[in-house]
Amino acid sequence: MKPTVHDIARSAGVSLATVDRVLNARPGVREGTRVRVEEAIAALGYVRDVAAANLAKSRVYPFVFILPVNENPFMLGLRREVEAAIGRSSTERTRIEVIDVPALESTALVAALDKVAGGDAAGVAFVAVDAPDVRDAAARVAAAGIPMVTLVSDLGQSLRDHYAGIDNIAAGRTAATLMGRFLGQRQGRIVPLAGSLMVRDHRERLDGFSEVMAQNFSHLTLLPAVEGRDDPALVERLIGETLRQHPDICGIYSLGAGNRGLLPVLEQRPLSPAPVVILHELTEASSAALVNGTIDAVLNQDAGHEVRSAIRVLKAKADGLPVIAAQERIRIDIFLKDNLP
Amino acid sequence: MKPTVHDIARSAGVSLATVDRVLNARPGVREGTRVRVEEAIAALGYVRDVAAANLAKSRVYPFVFILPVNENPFMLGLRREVEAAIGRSSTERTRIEVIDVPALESTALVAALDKVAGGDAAGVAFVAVDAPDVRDAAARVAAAGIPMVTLVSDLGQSLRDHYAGIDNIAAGRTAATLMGRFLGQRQGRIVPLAGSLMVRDHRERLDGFSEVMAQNFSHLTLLPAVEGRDDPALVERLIGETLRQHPDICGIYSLGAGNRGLLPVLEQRPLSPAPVVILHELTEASSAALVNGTIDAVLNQDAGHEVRSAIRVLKAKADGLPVIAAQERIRIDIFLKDNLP
DNA sequence: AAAAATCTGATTTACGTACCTCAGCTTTTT
DNA sequence: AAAAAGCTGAGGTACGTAAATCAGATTTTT
Repeated sequence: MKPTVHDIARSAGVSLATVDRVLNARPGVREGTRVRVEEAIAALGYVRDVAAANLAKSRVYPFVFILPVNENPFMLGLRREVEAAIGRSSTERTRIEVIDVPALESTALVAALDKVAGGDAAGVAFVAVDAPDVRDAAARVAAAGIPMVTLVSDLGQSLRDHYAGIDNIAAGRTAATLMGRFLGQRQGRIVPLAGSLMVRDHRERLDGFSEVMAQNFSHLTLLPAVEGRDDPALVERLIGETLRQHPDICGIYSLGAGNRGLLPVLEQRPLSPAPVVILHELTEASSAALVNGTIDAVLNQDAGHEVRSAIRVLKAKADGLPVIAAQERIRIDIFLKDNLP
Repeated sequence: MKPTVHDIARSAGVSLATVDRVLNARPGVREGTRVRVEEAIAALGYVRDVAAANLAKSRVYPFVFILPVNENPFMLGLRREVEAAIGRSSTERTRIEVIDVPALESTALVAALDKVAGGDAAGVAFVAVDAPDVRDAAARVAAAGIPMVTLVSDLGQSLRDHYAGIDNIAAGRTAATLMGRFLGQRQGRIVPLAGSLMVRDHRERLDGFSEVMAQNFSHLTLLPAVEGRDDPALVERLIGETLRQHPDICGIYSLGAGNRGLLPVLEQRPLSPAPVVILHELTEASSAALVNGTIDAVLNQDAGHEVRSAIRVLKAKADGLPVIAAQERIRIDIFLKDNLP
């Protein structure tokens, strides 16, 4: 039978009230008594019944999600998943507030973080912009004792409690290996298509990609990254130009959210021989392109997993509980036309 | 504010006891009253607070896991994950009993299922052997109203409530596409290495693999599967023979648990040119082989996810609650040397 | 040594649900 | 019309924890 507070009280020879004071770090317990109670807790292997405690406290976890306003499919999907989590609020005892901030911009994000730091949130999740002022704001949130996880894009270590996103360097390396292996003996140029290299996740993907390309596939030439700002029209123009300029392009790695600009170009003016194309983010469009052979592989991160993981981790941190690390690792999903969900 | 039983009682103009009778399908409520209460429940959007209910019931979920006795790394890992779940029993309100049965054999499994059908378990998870007598036993478990999920290897649809495992046909197809793409222009023979084609998951992987090979890579010749019974010594002998017999082997797909026999052969007598090797199951050995280049890709299913998912689903079924389908989909993990965990 | 401050114990209520008993009512059966 | 059966309400206790109040004990300060 699981020990309860009553067992501890009996075992330590104190009253329930004293056990409660020790457990919840309330004042009014002499040092010696506190030690006795703590020993009893350790000896009996007591663990608080979180469900009962939450019931007694009528606890809800007030969480804040700070999301960039961004109409690309991935961010829209992320937002949808946060909304789905809001829909589960009553059963999960959460109250989730969403703060919208302009994308790729730090001042609004800093303001939002400072609002959180001054508020009563039990935790905050945000898509980080990796800038010094954001790091400072994060430090203030941490100083306020509010658990904090970064979502999708990370912030230089140690400030946040957890990162709910993929390892983007590994993703870039994986894309490079797939690209190189799929190309086999073929020679030519590879063009990476990014949104903006100011964003940490894009930069890391490109770094990983470039590194493996240089190291293992030096017969292929890596062009400088095309920065399409995730803007379909701009991407379409830039990629069109690049393809005209370099007729020997044999590989395209779209590491951002520029697929809506890229896919039409590939479908309307197919190159021959077809280049190997590897994309990030599984959407209806990229899924269809996989099936019809326009593209060769899609790397993906599951926004639903990220949101659910962020909430689980925030809850655990708020309660001072450990997390199952393996469960919270966000994996890089690799999709070929054969293993689409 | 979330509505409670008190709100329903007030709204329906009945007492708490009657609400309780309706909610828990206890007798003693007139049809008309029952309808009134149900309407109030629907109108207020009441959902039972599972945590409070479990507290009141002092509920524990008695689950049974039926696991094959099998010393291969994947099954050992699966067992470890079940034990980890047992370690979390007190916080998760579960009581997990493990029943060991001989691998690949149905009579003991049938006996175990019948024991479950006659017992008081709130759910059962088992690694299915796809045989008629197992299906019959599963039907008896279902008839006893006990939620049931298959783990790792499935049983012909409709009998179980859920399957916590990967789509093995898709896994085979994925392996084939990777193999074909990695080989590029190379010609030669491909040898599949299975444990036993009597097991549904192995059979399905081979089916998916063969199909894509025939369809998209007809310049490659697929040899009949070597059945190594997941026995290292046997695998080593059979694979050695096959490689000697066919010097033009350019691809190996190990779809079972025969890696402990296969890897030593590849490492001690490297072929030249090196064949493309794709394995199932990420272990220390396969991970090391990926890093040193002996093999090219590993397909994996995460045993921890499968066990946790099985428990979540069993709990939900026991409580008559919906599951988040996307959360419970077990994904095929593809590992290259670049995205190892 | 008295007063004040601090510590501790006992007890109670609450959270939302389950489940039990008992009394009183209504309907059905004889 | 009386007896039996079925339905409903009222009220209680319980689950494990939180949190509050109050009284009594101990220590510290004056």
